[in-house]
Amino acid sequence: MAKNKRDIDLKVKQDELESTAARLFLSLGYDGTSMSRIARELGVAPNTLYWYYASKDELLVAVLNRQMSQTLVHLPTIVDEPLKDKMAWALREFEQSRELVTTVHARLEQSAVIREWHDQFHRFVEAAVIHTLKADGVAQERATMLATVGTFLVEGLLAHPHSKRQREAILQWFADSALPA
Amino acid sequence: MAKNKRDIDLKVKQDELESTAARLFLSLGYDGTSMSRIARELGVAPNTLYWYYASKDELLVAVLNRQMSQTLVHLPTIVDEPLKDKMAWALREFEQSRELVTTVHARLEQSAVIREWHDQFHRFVEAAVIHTLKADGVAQERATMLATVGTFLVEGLLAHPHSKRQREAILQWFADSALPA
DNA sequence: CAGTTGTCTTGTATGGCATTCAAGAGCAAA
DNA sequence: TTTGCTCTTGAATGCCATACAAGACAACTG
Repeated sequence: MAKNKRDIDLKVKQDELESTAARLFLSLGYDGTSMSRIARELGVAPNTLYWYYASKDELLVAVLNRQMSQTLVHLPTIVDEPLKDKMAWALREFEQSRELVTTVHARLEQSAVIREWHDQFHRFVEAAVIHTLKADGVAQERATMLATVGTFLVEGLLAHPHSKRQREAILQWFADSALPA
Repeated sequence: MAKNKRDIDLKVKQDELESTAARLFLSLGYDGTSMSRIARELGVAPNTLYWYYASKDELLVAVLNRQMSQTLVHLPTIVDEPLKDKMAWALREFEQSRELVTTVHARLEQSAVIREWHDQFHRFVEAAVIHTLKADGVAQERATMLATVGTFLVEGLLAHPHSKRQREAILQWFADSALPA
């Protein structure tokens, strides 16, 4: 009982912490957000954060998982849509986390925690895309390649500013080339 | 004369500086390489570097231009090769600067100097690719879109580890889809 | 109730970082 | 010899992520 109460408090506190961290990471960037800044925003001492997370990178992973699970909630909305719409949806979903996408890539070499998260994330996404493509009659091997390409296109569009028309043209072309009528 | 002599010395010193910085950036990463470390390697005081470059980002830009001009030397080798081979060549050229590609993207938001370099770089590359595609009979608008896609694919391949087969498959598919027989 | 234990918070410190500033060294021009 | 320019430095500033040991407080135990 009491143990349970504590666990609830822990979750609540973590949630508060992660939502503040998420807000700052998204607005100021990962490098632009110091642990002290997050702590100040929460009204606690900077080192308090280290009781909850072993490092800033681990806090980032927590934030990433948070964003992810939020996105997964919206996932059922588009499972039945065509490929192009699915990609457009992914872009809209990740657009607010744009900053974090490049941050993750930049920290891959330096942080094992981030690397693990990144690899797992890609495995998940690619599996999902491959599944979709195979349902559309694409052969396994080709589907694997196309999933990678689709991922690169989404990442590229997230990393570089572009117009609606550009996005539209790229997604349309990819969908057409991937699934010839 | 004397002025000239001095200018020569300046260039020599800058070259020494940038080649050391390049070596360290490429082996330890941008974040993993401190200004002090570069200075130590050169046997000078850390703040000496600031007489030559206003900031670490400006030093990075100098290094990037260095790598670029080195690559441009090899460019004539492949101007007459087909699209797929050109992309494979670009991948080989930039592979050693892999680290720096993500670094540039990560620092885009924080550094105006980097942003300028990045934008200029993309304009240059896309213009070159568009030119090639148009020579193959692709219409302007379509060529523009394909150039962006090609860039995203190269960046994606640089950022993510992959097998020779994967690379081969992606490049082949892209070339086929871009230039239907 | 008193005492122990575990959870959470903090003060304080460390070593690193990019960068700044004012003072100097060395050499060229006047 | 003096002036001025280019280059180098010592010393400092204000950040940063993080470590450690001591404390506050509540929950559990006897």
